[in-house]
Amino acid sequence: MVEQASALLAGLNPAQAEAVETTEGPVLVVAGPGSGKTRVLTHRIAYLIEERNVLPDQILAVTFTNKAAREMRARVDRLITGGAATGLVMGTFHSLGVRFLRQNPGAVADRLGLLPNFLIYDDSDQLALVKSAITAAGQDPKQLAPRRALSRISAAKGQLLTPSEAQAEAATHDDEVIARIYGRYQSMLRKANAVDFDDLLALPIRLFDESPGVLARYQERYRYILVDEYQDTNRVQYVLVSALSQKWRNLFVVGDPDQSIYGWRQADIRNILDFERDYPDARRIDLELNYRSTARIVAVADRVIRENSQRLDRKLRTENPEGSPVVLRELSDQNHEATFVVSEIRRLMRGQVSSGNDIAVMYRTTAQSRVLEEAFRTSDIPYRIVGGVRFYDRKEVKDVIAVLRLLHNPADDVSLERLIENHPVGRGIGPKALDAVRAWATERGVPTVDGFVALVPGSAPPLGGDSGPTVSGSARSAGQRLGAALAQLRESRGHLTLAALFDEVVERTGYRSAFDDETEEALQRWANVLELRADLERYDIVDPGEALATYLEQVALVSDVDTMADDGRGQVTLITLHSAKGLEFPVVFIAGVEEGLLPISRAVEAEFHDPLPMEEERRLFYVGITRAERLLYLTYAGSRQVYGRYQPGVASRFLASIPQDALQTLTRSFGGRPTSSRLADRVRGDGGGSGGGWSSPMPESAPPPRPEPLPDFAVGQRVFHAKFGEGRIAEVVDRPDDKELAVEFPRHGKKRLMASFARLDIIGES
DNA sequence: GAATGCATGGTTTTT
DNA sequence: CCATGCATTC
Repeated sequence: MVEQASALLAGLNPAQAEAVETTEGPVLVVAGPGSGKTRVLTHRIAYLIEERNVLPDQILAVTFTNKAAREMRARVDRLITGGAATGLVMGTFHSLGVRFLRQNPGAVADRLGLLPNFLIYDDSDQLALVKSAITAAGQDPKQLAPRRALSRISAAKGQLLTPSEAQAEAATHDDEVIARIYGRYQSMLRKANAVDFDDLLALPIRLFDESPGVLARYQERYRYILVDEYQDTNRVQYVLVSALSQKWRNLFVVGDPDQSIYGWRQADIRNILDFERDYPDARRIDLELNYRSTARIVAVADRVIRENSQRLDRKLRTENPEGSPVVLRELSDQNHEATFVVSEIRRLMRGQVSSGNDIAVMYRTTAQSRVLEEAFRTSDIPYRIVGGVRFYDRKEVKDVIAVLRLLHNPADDVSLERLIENHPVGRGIGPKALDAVRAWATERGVPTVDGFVALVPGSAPPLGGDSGPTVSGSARSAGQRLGAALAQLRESRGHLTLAALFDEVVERTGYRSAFDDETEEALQRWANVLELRADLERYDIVDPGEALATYLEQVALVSDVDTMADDGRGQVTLITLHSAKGLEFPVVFIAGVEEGLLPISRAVEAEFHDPLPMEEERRLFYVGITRAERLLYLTYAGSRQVYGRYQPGVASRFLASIPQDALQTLTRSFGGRPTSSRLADRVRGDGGGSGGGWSSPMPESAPPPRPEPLPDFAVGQRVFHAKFGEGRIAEVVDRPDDKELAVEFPRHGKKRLMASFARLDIIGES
């Protein structure tokens, strides 16, 4: 009897279908860029549910960003009959870690000493804490950079070392000092009832060790586990996944060693390279056929990555048309580079590229975004920046959130200090007064805030009968003012919506009045604060008892890519190469392809004793190249401002791997004397896209390449579009090399789309 | 204890 | 260049 092929396998190539159908046992999918791995993941989940009768809540899928999780869930929902896959657990490792901790409040309190209202400390909180830890350990924060200490601590946590284990393993005096600071840091963190990002991964493992019953429950439940971007997992994530999948062993990991770019975050490429050794019965499936990019782009990417020694030998393939050459352009400095990018984008948008959504500008360091943004701001092209300063990282926003955090978790001393330093209500309270109150509170085992509350006349002392901390004169009245404000806010917390609580906070802490002078700048900053209020309003629908907790968790875990909102105006995306992983755009610019930038100077310096950072830089370049579907531009500047000084720029060594015949080189100096014409260029000013005597970078006659073999679209089919959602094909018109479709979308009306560009998924007939 | 002015040094990438 | 941190002064 021939088994009826599932509709979920239709349109998949044999390797993709195999990855979907091999549901039992460990599977490693080595997926090259653009090889349809998201498709495989979503179809596999849908296949498990539809064809193997697996309940959605028996499936666990781990993604790299929350955005990827959201999109994947939406796609799975579309693929399965009868609506949403409720109960399907999908998220990042970190959000999963929180979930495990939240779901077991009893064991977490007993075994890990964390109360249910624990907070997640972000980067700057951690930095503040580690700084105190350095001082507390008798070191000087100026001698030992807190940043460095933090990254060493993070590395230790990433190997699941406790402070005492780190102490035992210390080989040098330096290691020993760090281990001591780590110990201080960790106990301060626990005292603040807070966790850091590393804890979100390490604490669940400790929880599982201490309470095997808890682990057994999860092992029993998650029969099928899928992990995306497996090449970027670290040791702790590996242990977590191994533990969870032990019972059923249906572990499905997808990754590409050539796209491993988080080595600095302890990502361990061996997790993927050694998978077959860890699971000898594993099936390995290679997805090598690229559907995303033109043959030229694929060839360039392949040549660039082949130079690395730390990789599996494989060759990228595509059946796509050749496409246009990759454009390489030298500009005289970073300003001209930015102007070139903007004017070239304007030119493209007058012609074949209809929307800024189809274009991304990528760069190595966030600092580069400033000049680029400036050029976009003075143009009429809409843009958005992913990365840089997050909304929640703005000072004004953090100041207000600090108060909310303190109300949620009174033990949060980092937020208390922030409140005292930045809000008017904290004026008059200096280090001496704070120390006195903290000592008083510590003695009684209560949070420091309670010490301030205890200063208020008439407040019931929490313990014993004393009259609160001994603080003198002016500091005493200031402390009383703070204590009274906090006591009142605590009262309000329970029965107000978050937006109303916000109003109360900015009023009682005097924060609002700090913006009373009506300078342009004060108004702008106050506008940012109000933006936070609008954000809080969205939580008015959440149960008031839960709203604050939910909000604070969301603030801690959202990344920039997650909030990469599309405002419908067709914005060009400005993004770091790291954040761009997993994304794709018809047109990609990579700016600053220079020595010292890409590869970054640190990798150049390390090269002599450690070649790995340089190989990671190359992979980063590879990731950038492979984001492009149709057009790729590479630019570098002959001179670039660094710390306010101009420094000569030299074309990146990575460019030497690109075959000349794949390139359209629009530069005089590349290959010869790289920077000789620098000064002359600057004086002449070759900012404009068509100025300066350069030939047109892209012939208008270039045929639009087809990124993917077109499915057989037919009138009546139900299709899914990333932006417009579900729709029905009303008309199909044959075009050379393409099809023009008229699709009826319930919410957006009828749209005419080119099949090659719209990337529609067929989700059913009629 | 707070405001002002000067020095210093920092940029890799992020959940 | 800029942000942060420290010393000086009030």
